[in-house]
Amino acid sequence: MGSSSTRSSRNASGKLKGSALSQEFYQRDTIQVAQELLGKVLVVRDSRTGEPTAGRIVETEAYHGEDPACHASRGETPRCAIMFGQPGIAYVYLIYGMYEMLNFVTEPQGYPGAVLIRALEPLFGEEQMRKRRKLKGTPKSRELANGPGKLCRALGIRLKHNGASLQGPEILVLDDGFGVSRSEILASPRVGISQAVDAMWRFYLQGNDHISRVKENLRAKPVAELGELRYAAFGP
DNA sequence: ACAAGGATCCTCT
DNA sequence: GAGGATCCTTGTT
Repeated sequence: MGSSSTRSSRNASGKLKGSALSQEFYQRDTIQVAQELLGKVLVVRDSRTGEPTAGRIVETEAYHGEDPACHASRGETPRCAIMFGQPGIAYVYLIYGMYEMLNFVTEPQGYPGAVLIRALEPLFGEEQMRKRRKLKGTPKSRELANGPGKLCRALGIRLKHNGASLQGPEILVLDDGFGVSRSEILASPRVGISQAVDAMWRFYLQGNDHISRVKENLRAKPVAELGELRYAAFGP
């Protein structure tokens, strides 16, 4: 119980390795994918230099077509069109005029869904992340990517990444063998939304230092105690 | 063509 | 804990 915070997240060599998640991984129930993405490694290569930065995914949120908080719930628009297409693609949009949000498209083609990536534990390229974040003083590792806007800044994710593959070359999601058991995953309400505010569709690794610090943490429960977190959680 | 608002973050009190 | 930054997307004239 609660061992995830002390377990090493780095490969012994300090290099990035692992196998890319397949399109089939993403082509499933959004809530399932959101949970299983915890512990996976996100690598982004700089558009100009090719230099990689990477981090372990420690916090996600699920958004799907029957969910009023999902951009796609009121039909296809130019912004959210990518969510109706193939799974395994990045959906990137801008919020509050300043912050990019990175999502992974889920579900079979034609049914919209996406997982918002909310926090990362930096694994590679921390110095580059510090430069991009432009924070005062000497930010701690946990401050670099503990929020959805922050992690996009740290990794250099921009609107132009909308529609990019998650199997490279610019964006790559890896399974490096870091195991996450169901008992380590907490579920809570999602952050910053005004619809379906009670649905427990935010997921994070229990005890991890790199998650976002939000009031929703207080309402978190182990996923194992919640049973099926299906779309039925939310009525007509 | 325009107005309103948003799946956020930072700084300062 | 409050307020401002900042601009794209959307729905409406």
